[in-house]
Amino acid sequence: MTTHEPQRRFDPASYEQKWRERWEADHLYAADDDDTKPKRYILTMYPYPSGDLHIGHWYAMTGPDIVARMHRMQGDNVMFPMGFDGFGLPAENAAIDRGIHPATWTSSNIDTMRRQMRLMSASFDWAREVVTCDPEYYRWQQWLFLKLYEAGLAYKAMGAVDWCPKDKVVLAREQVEGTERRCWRCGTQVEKRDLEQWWFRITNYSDELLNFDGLDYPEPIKAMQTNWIGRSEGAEIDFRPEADDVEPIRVFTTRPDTVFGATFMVLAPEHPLVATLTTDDRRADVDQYVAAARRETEIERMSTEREKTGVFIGAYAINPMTDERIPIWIADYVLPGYGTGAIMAVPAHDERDYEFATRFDLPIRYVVAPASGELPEGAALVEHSDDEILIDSGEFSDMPASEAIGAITHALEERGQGSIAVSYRQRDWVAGRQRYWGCPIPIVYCDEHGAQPVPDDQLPVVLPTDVDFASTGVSPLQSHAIFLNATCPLCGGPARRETDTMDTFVDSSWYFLRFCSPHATNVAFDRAKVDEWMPIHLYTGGSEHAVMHLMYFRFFTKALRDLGLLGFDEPTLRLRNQGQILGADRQRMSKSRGNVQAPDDLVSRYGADTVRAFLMFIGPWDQGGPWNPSGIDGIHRWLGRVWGAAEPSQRDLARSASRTDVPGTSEELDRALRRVTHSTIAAVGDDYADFGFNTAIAKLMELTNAIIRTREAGQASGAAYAEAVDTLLLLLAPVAPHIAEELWARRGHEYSIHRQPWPTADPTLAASDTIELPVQVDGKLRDRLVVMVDTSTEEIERLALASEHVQRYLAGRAPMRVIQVPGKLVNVVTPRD
RNA sequence: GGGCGAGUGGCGGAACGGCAGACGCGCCGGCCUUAGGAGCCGGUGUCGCAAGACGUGCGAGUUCGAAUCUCGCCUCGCCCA
Repeated sequence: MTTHEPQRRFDPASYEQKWRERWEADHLYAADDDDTKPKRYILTMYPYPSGDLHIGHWYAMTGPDIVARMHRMQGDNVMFPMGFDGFGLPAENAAIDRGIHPATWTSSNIDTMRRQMRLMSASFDWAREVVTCDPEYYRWQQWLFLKLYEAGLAYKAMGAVDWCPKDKVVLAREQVEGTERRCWRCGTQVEKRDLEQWWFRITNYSDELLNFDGLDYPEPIKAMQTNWIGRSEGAEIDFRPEADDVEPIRVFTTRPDTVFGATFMVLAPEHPLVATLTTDDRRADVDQYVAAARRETEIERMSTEREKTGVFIGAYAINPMTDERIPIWIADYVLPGYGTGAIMAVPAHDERDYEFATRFDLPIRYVVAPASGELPEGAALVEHSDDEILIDSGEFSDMPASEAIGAITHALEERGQGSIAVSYRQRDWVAGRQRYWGCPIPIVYCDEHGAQPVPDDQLPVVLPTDVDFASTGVSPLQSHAIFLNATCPLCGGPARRETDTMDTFVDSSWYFLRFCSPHATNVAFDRAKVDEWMPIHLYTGGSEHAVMHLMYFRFFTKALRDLGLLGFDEPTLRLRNQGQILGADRQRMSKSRGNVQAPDDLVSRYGADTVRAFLMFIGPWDQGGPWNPSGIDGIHRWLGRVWGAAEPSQRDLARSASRTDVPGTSEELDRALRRVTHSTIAAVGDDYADFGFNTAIAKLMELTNAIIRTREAGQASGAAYAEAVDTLLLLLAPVAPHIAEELWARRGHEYSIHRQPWPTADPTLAASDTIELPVQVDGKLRDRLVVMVDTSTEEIERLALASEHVQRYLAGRAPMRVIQVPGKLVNVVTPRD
């Protein structure tokens, strides 16, 4: 013993920091573009720099980190980059509330979060860090915007948009949440406004976005995107007004087969034909109703709870199939932005139309019936059956409804009054935001030449830093004379600069491309490198982005492909969503609720490894759950036992020598340990790859227990023991990188464990030579047999029937049959009484 | 109202249609310790002294066998109206 004897106690604080610094100095996790190993791009959604990294971030990021680390050990060239979603409203609000400049606020938050992330020891390649509010980044975003603009995929137009009165900003439809229609960031109820806005033509891609072939996405995400896009097939039908010289009223319907039942029409009060069609005697009522409807919110109008309202406008249209004149009404339940803003009302087969018809005493005509002929009384028939047929529909009567859809659409087409049509719920993406802290839209307005793109050589349009934040919430860009003052690229005359900035979801729509060549100065991304790395092999993040980021980044990829900038169709082939870690109060963690759990205290008490492993152990990764730190001691104790397995203390060894109760010869004990070792290798690798971190850790615990049991039986010196400990450390390395590295070094192995090859399982060693077979009688467990694996089924049946427990239940009868599942069980079936 | 998902010990959770409750927490008993929010050993679904019986939200069904598959219902969560 010398005074230099190393610390043998399990004390994470004594080595975690040391290894973090060494790994960083060695660039252990750098992805080398020129490395010839198979490239694997693993990405987790970069965070918004809110200023603190909470336990939820650790939870979200540790999962993909484990997978990245395993793939690195398995011989892949892994790129696992990280960056920051630097633009956004909270920075601007901090500026307004506290007088801190958004740039200062953001960069100091990024510093804090970067430090906190390093504590976590996720294997990020920090050399590739991207920060979206850096002009080096948004310069290329402006360039991409202009490419989309030239291609007509970004455009400016009037439109009814959702406006958040608190943030004083427009929102995309996707960013308005719930029935209450609240702003996704601040929760304020939004308003509808007609404004001239920048849009992205995402609806050009609606059909393609519905195609998930070859994509390994969670089913709920596919369902949410599919529902959001809301494709419905049907027909557009033109109804001619009775009045001359008025254009036809076009409606969209998914049920053109019910046109014989259209007994009136309803237009949205905002419909452009309302003014022309209204007769003089009805004008006063109509004007009054239109004005009232305008004051209502969309949610009020769509409510199915309240009684239907509406007014007759005095005009009639002709039903193109029955040639009957049917009255035209306006009602607020028909929305101007949905379909064509007008409907053919078929009260017999639509609940809202039925309600309206009963209220205003309009005719109800059933035109579809089940084959049984039963029609409801006092209700609309909307239930569908496979055998429903048309009734009271002229030449189409008795035709199956499914057939009539096509036939009637065709008949309308021949009259020039209809055609097959597809309608989508999805709207274009509102791209501009009336706020300062975002990427400026690179457009100037010339009195002479209108909107003009800023030429390439003038990019980036840099956000000015010398701005005054008014408490009114109006963007300071609107009063910044130097910024506003621009030159028309066409005529050189004076022009005014666009003051809208881009939605921050634009920033995250291409950041994954930038990671492939993060420092490129002359291109947005290096095509050759993108082709090598993309698509992302594994993307992880929260499912709350289902119809926002996760749809936008697919759209961008497809749009850039069509611009010739990319050679693939989808940003990622595989997506996984982590569950949410809720506060102890089962609410979402947020500063305002005061339920945020910071990992820092836990890390200083237990070390980063324990916190990582604990988070991965609490349950299935995609499930999440309320934060409850009870149980973390169990993980800490386990890592302590791992330590004891590799670095046994004098006390451990003394106890081992005294144990005599563990049975078996030393060969048998060695074989048993190797069996556990090799079956664990196979199981843990599969679990990690499949995001089964909780079960992987459980198996590592079992291996640890097996190792300690073996040592206590006095078998700590053999090759099987050393193999088991080394394997445990290698399998543990992705979850608990520090302790694995420390013990690896103490065992005299080569640095770094994170560069060692992943262990391979030997199936012959993993296999057992005996098995325990449960024996059931009529499906109920009655006995167990221990037999050699190669025992014949005849022998097993003989042994099972010989069992006294089985005999008792057979009660002297002969078994009716005996079912054997090889290697699994025996079931003796008794005769039925 | 529609769509999707989930319901298993005191708790977190395991379980290709085949031994329900792996692994851990907590708890109980013991050992060790000046001490312990440390360590170690044993026990722990429920009822029962036991043999055993009963047990995966409720009710049916399929099957030799169901936590797992099917149908109906209840509760909770998410998304959409």
